Amino acid sequence: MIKAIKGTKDILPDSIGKWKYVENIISSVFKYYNYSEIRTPIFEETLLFARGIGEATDIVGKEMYTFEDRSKTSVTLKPEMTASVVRAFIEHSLGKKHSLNKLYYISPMFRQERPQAGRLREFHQFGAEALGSSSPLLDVEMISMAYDILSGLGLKDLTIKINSLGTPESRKNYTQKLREYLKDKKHLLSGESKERIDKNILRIFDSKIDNDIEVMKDAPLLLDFLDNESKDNFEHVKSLLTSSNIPFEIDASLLRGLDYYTKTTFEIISGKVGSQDALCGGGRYDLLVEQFGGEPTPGTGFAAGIERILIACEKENSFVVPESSINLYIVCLEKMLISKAYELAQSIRRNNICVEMDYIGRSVKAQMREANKLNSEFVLFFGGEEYSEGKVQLKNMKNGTQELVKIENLVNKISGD
RNA sequence: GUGGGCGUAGCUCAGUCGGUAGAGCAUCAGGUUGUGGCCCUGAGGGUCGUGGGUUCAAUCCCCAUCGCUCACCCCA
Repeated sequence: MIKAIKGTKDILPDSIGKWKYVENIISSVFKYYNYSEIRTPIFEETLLFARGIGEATDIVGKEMYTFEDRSKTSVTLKPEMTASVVRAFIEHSLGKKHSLNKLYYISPMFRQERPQAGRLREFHQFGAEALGSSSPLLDVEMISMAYDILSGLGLKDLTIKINSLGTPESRKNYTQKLREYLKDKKHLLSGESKERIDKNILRIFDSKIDNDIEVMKDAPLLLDFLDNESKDNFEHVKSLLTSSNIPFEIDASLLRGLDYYTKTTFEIISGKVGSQDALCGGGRYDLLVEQFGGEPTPGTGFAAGIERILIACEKENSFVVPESSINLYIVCLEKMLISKAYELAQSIRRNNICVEMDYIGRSVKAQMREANKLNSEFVLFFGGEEYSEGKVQLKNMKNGTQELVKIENLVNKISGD
């Protein structure tokens, strides 16, 4: 039997309701903030992600779905969206059309990692990018939109963490200081942390090993080494969040794993979804556009994982999808009449009325049970003497009442007189 | 890439201290002639993940393999 590829999931009719529910909230929140939707291809030239996300990152180093197409071009299924949006922004000169571009997306993404709870190889993200302003208003807007969507879905167990990574120069400055600090303490660190000194020194702050935590307790902090611009941005973001009543925590160990981030970054985690607890992450990327050869354009954005959010919603029982229903079920009383019943169904459907009937010759009882299961508003009994007189019995399933209706009056009756 | 758990009907699971299997839900048919939701009756549906080994005999023991799952890493 051929099965879906590891780490991919079918979204079956049972669960499509909650996906639509979530997607509706997402796009309505973006609409209130006046973000426009953008869709980009599912795959791009590999170079785009390699350069944008960073050669040394895990995503580029070991997680991308990369292959050569028939013309020997290396292409990659998108592992995230920011690089693609920036590419489209430059390619279509969006910066010339509007000085500020506020964009959002909902799209599948692909990363070849080992699947686990809240982590798939094909997963769905929504997110936003604002290109053309370095204003902290937009950093706050990102956090605010993400928070509005998550709370709009009824989630309560959320923590917003913010940090600032500064500019590349201030970060470089800082890591130098950190390296000096660790020079004579190296022997106290765990093996893993030792390796990180060269690989990704900031990650040592993430260690859960007691000795490492002890060593890092007195280490210099990046936040104390920020350049003035980054510091201003961060301070402004904090005060705007406070005045917008958005609760947040400062987390100096919050590091985003993509190279393009500068200044303020943030993450929203859920206490309900297991070890992959980041529902959403984002931050500012003021240098990415020019890095790709565009006019220098500051940007900020975020992305959130829909599957993780759905896990959180289920754990918190945070919303109930309204039951689906139909307007009319046609119960066919005589098998001979099934084609006539179908013609009637068709003509009623063309009046924007949702009609279902039995296609497989089930008993009347079974048809009634089906009508009930579908939450049909009305049931029409098709056949018998009434039919030969051009009438049918129409039953209201809510209150059980039934009346004889002329076939030509059905549409009016059903659409509520 | 590394480690743990699991793999029995469509779904959720039970079970056999080794003698080829069951429940609930779902599906279908019925509970008097053309009528639902509750309830009742019945039916269909499984080579017990796959391959090999031990044994008179394995779904249950052993080995391998595949798949799923959780965790590390990292990320949404």
